[in-house]
Amino acid sequence: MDIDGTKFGISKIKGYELASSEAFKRAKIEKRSPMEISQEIVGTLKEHPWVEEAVAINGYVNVKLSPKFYLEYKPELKENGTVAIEYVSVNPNKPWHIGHLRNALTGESLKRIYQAFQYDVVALDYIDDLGLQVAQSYWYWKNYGIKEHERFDWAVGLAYVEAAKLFEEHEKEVREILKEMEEKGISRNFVEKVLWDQLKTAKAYGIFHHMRVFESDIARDLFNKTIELLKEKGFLVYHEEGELKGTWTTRGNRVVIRSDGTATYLGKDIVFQLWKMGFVSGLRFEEREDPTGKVWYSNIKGIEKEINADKVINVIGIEQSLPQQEIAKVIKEIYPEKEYIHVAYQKVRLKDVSFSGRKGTWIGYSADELLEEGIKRIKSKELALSAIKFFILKYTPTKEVIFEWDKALSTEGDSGIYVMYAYVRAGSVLKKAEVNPLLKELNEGDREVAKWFLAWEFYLKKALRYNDPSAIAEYLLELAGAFNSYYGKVKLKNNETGLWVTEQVRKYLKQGMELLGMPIVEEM
RNA sequence: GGGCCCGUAGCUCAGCUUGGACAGAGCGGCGGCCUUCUAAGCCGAAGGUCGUGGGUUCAAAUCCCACCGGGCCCGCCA
Repeated sequence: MDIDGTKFGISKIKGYELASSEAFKRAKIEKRSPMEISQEIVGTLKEHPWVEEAVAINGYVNVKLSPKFYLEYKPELKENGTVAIEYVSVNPNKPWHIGHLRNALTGESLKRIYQAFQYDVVALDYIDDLGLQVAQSYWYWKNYGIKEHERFDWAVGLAYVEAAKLFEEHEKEVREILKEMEEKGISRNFVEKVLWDQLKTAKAYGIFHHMRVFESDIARDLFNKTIELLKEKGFLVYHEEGELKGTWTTRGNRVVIRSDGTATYLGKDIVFQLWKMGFVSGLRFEEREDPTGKVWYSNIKGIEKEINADKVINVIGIEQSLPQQEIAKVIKEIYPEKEYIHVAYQKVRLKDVSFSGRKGTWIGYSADELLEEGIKRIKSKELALSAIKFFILKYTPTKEVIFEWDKALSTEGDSGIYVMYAYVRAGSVLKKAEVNPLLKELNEGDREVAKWFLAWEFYLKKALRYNDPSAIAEYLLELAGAFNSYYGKVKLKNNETGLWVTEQVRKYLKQGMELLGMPIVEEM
C-alpha cells in the first residue's frame, strides 16, 4: 500500500505494521545515501494523520499506524467484468476421486474470490456425454450388465475398470456405440443418471454451478455454426495436400476437423470456449432441480442464454497445457482484448501411484470416502470439511500433492482446524468480554496482529491475480497464528483495544474461510 | 528434438511474477506451560551449500544463462 507516494509492505520489525525499502531505490537514481533519504521520508510521514510513528532503521522506513487509520482505511476491491469459470467437468462414468475434488475445490474457491471483487461470475460444468469413456461404460452395461450399488456413479465406475480391460479386444463395438451415441443420443439418460449421483458428492462438498453444458448439445448446430464462421473469417486453415490433407486446422496446424469431416476434441473445445465469449449464440437451457439445487441445464428445448465473458477461466489438469495453449492462441487472434486462462493443477496421488479411473486406483480414495473417514476421525461433518478443503487448497495448484490420510485429516499445526479453532476462540473471548470493544491505543502486541488486517488486501489480490486460492490459506494461517500467540500473552476480556483486535480477527478469518468454502462453526 | 511443472530444515510446504533487514511455517524430535478469556493451543532451544555452476546488481531463494535430478505433454485418441 501507498502512503504519500511511498510503497509499503508488512514490517518484519516487532511493533511496526509497515516497512518500506524505497530509500534504496531512490538512492540509486538520486545518487544519495539510503540513510539520508529514509530520514527524509520519515520527516514527511510524521505529518500524516495515519502515521503514529515513523522511524528509519538502516535505510528502511518502519511505520506505526494510528487508530485513525484503522477506522478510515478501506481497501479498493472492486473490479468489473464477466468471468466464466469452468471446473470439475468429470467424465460421467465414475464417482469423484480426490483429484477431481482438487479441481472442484479450486474452481469453487476461484468463483468466490472473483465474486469478492464484484465480478459477474458464471460457474460452468461441462458434461462430456459423448466421450469414449462413456461409450466404454455404456457398452459394458449393455453387454454385461452392472452390479447393483446404492450409487449409480459408483456402479458405473467400478464397471468401467472392467470395461477398460476389455476395450482393446472390443474396440470396434465400442466405436459403434460411440457413433450411435452421437447420432441418436442413446446414452443421455445413462449419463444423466451417473451425473445425478456424482452431484451428491458436489453437494456434500458445497460445489455449486450455475450451468451445466452437455457436449451433445454443442455437437450439432452450435458446432457447425461456429466452425463455418471460423472458416469464413480465416481462423481455420484447409490443407490441400501433405500429411494433413483434407483437414481443417488451426493456424498452428492442430487438427480441428478431420479429413473424414468429424470433429476432434480440440475442435469441440474451441467451439465451447468461443461460445462463452459470445462469438456465437444459440445454446439453449432449461432450469432444473438437481442434488445441488437449481441449475441451468443445456437442452434443445429450452431458452437461449449467453454469457459474453470478458474472461474465461478453465480449471484443467496441467498435463493438458499444450492443447490449452493452442486454444489460447486461437482466442487471442479473435479476441485480443479478452483473457483466456488455464488454471493448471497438478495431480493428487499416493506415494507411488496416481489416481486413474481406468485402472481403478481411485478405489478407497474417492471424495466420498475421504469425507466419510474425516467425519469418523474428527467427529464433525463441518470440521472434517474444513480440514479436507484446507488441506487441498493450501497447496499451490502447480504443486503435486502426495496424499496421506493423517495429513489430509490433520487437526493440528497448519490445518483448517487450526484456523477454525482461532476463529471459535476469538468468538468465545468476545462472548465473555467484560467491556465493549473499542480501538484506543495500539501497543506492540496489538500491532503484531493488526499487521494482518492490512495484509488481507494484499493476499486477496494475489489470489485473484494468480488464480491461486492457496494465497488465502496462507493468509489464514498467518492471521490465526498471530492471534493465537496474542491470546497466549494478552488478557483480552477486559481490554477494550484487545477486544477490538479480536473482533477484526474474527471478521478477516471469516472472510477468508468463506472464500475457501470452509463451513463456519461457532463452537468446537 | 521442442515445451511445461517441481527441486528451500529429517519430512510436507510458504516465500520467487514486483530483487531488499539475520530465509519462514507445520510435522517429527528436545525442554517448558492447563486453579486464570477453550491446551485442536502457547512459549523456548535445535535443525538450511535455498539442486549445481556462472552472470547482472549497492543488494539474488527471487532476475538472466548453462547444467543436474524427479514428473508430465508433444496423434486426423478423447
